[in-house]
Amino acid sequence: MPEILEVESYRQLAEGALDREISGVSVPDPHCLAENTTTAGLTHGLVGCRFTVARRLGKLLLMESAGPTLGVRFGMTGTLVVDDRMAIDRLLYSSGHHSERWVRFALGFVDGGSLALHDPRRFGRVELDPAVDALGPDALSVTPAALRRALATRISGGGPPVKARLQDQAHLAGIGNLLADEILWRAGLSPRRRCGSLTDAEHRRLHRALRSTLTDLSGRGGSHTGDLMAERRAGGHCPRDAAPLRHEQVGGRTTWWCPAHQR
DNA sequence: TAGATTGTTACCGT
DNA sequence: CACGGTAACAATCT
Repeated sequence: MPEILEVESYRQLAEGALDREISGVSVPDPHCLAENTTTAGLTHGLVGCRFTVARRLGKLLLMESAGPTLGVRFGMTGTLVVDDRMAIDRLLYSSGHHSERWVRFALGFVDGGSLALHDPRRFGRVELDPAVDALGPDALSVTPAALRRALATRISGGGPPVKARLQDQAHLAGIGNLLADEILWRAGLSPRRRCGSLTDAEHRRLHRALRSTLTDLSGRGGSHTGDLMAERRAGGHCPRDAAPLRHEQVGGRTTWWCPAHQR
C-alpha cells in the first residue's frame, strides 16, 4: 500500500484526529515500536496531549503535538485507521479485510474515538520524535532543479541506475517500486540508465513524468493504478506500443519496463 | 506449493 | 565514501 500517495491519503485521514485529547495508548504488538520508542514513553509523552498538525515527509507520517511528535512508517502493508475508518485503498491485505488482529498500535481519545495502525505484515513502525534530516526532498513538491540534484552523482561511469536513485529515500522521499516503474515508463527512460548519463532533455522529461504520475494516480486512487500496472505480469505488453515487457531486478526490486520505448 | 509482494536496514564487496 | 548485491525481517495471497 504505502508509497507517497497512500501515505498522503493517510495524512488527510489523520487530520480527523487533530485537536482531540489523547486518553490512552495501546500497543498490542510491541514489535512495531522503533528502537528508541517504548509503550511507557508513548504513554507518558502523549496521554493528555492533542495533535496540532498532521504532516508527511515522503512515506513518513508525522503527527505533531505541543509535546512530542508521533512518527508512523507503514512498511509494505500498513494502513491508518481513524475512528474505525480506513483511507481509500484496494490493496493486498486491505480489500475488505479489517481484522482486529492486525492492529499493532492504537491511541484512544477522550471522546471515545481512536487512531490505529493496521499492518498484517508487520514492517510498519511507530516512533516518538523521529529524525527527519536523513530524507531527501519530498517527491510531491520536488522542483526540476531539486530533482536534478537528487539524481546527481560524482561516480565515474555514470553512478547508480536511475531507478535505484529514484527510490533512495535519502535522495528523494516518497517514491517506491510501483511508482518508479510507472514514472520511468512515462518518461521513456530505461530503469537501468545511469544517473550521470541523463541529458538535460531527459531530466525535464523525468520531472514531467514524475508530476503527471503523481497527479494522475492520486486521482485514480493510488500507486497501484498506473497504466503499467495491469501488464506487470508474465506475458505483459507495453500499453503504449504493445512490445513485450521485460522484467529484471534493478536496484534490488522487481522491475518491469518496455525495451522498445524506454531507452 | 513455490513464488511473489507497494519497505527498510545491515552487512559485505568493489 | 558511494554504490551494488544480498539477506533479513514477516505474513499473506496467487
